[in-house]
Amino acid sequence: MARNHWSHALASVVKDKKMCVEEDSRTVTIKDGYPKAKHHYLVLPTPVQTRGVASLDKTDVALVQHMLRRGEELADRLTAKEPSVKFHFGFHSIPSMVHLHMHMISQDFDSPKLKNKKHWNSFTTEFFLDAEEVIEQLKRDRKVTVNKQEAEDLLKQDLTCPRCKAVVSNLPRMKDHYARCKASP
DNA sequence: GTTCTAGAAC
DNA sequence: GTTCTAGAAC
Repeated sequence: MARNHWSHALASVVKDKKMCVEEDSRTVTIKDGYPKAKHHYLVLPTPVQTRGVASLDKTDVALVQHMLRRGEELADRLTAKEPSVKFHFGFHSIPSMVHLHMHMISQDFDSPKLKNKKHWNSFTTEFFLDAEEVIEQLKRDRKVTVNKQEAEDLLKQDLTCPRCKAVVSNLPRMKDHYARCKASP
């Protein structure tokens, strides 16, 4: 795909210092341009790498651990200001943007940019691969296994509340339900 | 990834 | 009649 295609946009975002929340010698953290929750960030290796989670192998364990640590440090600072916020860290099984990036997203999913079933399912089903589990899988199996058909099916599945597992008929109703659901995940 | 919008669902 | 989803985008 051409380098100016939308799927390559993260490369220019990380070069824009205004978009960067923080960086160190190996990673950069940016705000997601279309946040799907109140707090939604991306941690990328620098220089950027054109590959997805399924391409990771055992030699990437240290990098993913470092990306996760950077995310957790930022999360700790945000949580100190707002103790009720919970974050998840992880990768989309089939990313749309070509550059390797780890999502760090608060679990409120309270955002006008979260608009459709694919958005919901990409963060609330196993399509979202927890970063700790990715690290463990790399150590154990040397790679991360992604079944493309299973992943695509997860994006199309019925809207399900990640807390109480209720199936809800449409997205506005799901958002309303989730905002009030008190069940533990 | 997003925007736009036709037509399905209600 | 309005809400909502899902597929095209040259």
